[in-house]
Amino acid sequence: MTPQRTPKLDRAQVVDAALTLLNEAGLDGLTLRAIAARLDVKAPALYWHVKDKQALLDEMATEMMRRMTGRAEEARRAGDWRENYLRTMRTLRAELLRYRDGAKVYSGARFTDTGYAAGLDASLRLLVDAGFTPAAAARAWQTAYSYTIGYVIEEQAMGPNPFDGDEGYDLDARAERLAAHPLAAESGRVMFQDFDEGFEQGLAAVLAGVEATLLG
Amino acid sequence: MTPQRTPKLDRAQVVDAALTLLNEAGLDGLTLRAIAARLDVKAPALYWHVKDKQALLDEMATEMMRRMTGRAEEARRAGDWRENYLRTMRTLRAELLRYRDGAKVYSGARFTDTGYAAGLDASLRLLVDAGFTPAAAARAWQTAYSYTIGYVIEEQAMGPNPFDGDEGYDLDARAERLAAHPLAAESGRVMFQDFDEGFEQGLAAVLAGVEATLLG
DNA sequence: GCAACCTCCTTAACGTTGTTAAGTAGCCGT
DNA sequence: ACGGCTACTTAACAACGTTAAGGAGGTTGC
Repeated sequence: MTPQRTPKLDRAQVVDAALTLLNEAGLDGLTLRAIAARLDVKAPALYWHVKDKQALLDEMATEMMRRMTGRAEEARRAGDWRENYLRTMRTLRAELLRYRDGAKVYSGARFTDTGYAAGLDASLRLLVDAGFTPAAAARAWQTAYSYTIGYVIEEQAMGPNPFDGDEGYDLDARAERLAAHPLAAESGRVMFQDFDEGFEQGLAAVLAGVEATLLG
Repeated sequence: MTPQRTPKLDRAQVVDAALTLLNEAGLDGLTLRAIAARLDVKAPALYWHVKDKQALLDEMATEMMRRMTGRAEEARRAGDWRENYLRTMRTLRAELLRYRDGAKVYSGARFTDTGYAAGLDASLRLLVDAGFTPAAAARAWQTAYSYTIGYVIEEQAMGPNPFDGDEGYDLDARAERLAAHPLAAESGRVMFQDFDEGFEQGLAAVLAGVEATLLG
């Protein structure tokens, strides 16, 4: 089938197929054999294009990063460092949410190229121009970055899964189990229900705190 | 060897052996056969005490949480919500750092009991007593929690590994690669070098921001 | 124009993993 | 003494990542 005329496979196609499969099958279903099948190829063929599975995961994370910085570029026209800071983190979250287990794949990997550097540099420059020292700018960026990664990891672990039908954690059952601790019980509904709003409130807090404690 | 007289294995011993092995072999080396060997038992025996590997991982995360809330209890005598907030997150980080890949194991799991609820409830009560609404208290807690999880995941992925000899990311090499983007290059030294100080600065920012934006 | 060569894939296989099925030694109540 | 529960063993399975060996097809050297 599809007796292709010398059009060969390349690394980008492998990574793309892997990202597509990630959404359909999740991290558990992301096997080399399944990726290969999607490309009409047998599993060992992938080793011609990729050193091993970890390298493929690194490549997937790098591709996610590239798509993210592409979108962030547009957002940077905002000029104001606050707008840029918020938008960059929103874009990061949105990109991680585009893939099932996206935050897990992303956070476990090391980038294979330096495509992120230009965007990072531009973001940091906005902070420095606003009065942050270079070190404080790095801390400010790292703080929101850590918050966003942690938030999305929790969100993807506990929230409803948009890719299959998983409705997520049963909040009523949780509230019942914790009946003896009313504040803890109620907190579940706040934390696990409206993830968009939760992210925004936390991000706003991080921004305000960074401004108050790290800006000269 | 060790022909033990009816002293049987129980779930707690399995979890304990798994946590010990996690530090020696990492998440990759955490196999059921290796855990079983450490208990002088064959792998299928573990299935008598634990449903499957995911349940074991959940149990490990729950045990980490229990040890954490044990230590946090003492810290809560501080009375002041700010002190408690900071101490709880420091304790969370310290506990995650006690295990190799601790943050990954922890963040991927769902707790198997509600032992955390009392401590969570007490922490939230301090916030509510200080003027937070219950919902704002939950958000304040969630924000620092997400930050801490995200920070430690990054820290354990990139930092020097205290369990084996891994010196971590080569910062000079990174700086060289990013020479065209000086702020980005310099930021690596800030973000990946003194993790204790980085955590404290970010946490201080989160606290300040939460106070400014979420407290009535 | 034929042989050597490189590229990119296949078939076959290995060791390891999580997991299940089936059997078995010791204890317990009757 | 005996059936039954508890807690394990041995054996085996399918699936995984990965390696080794080989082969089809185009390109190059002479």
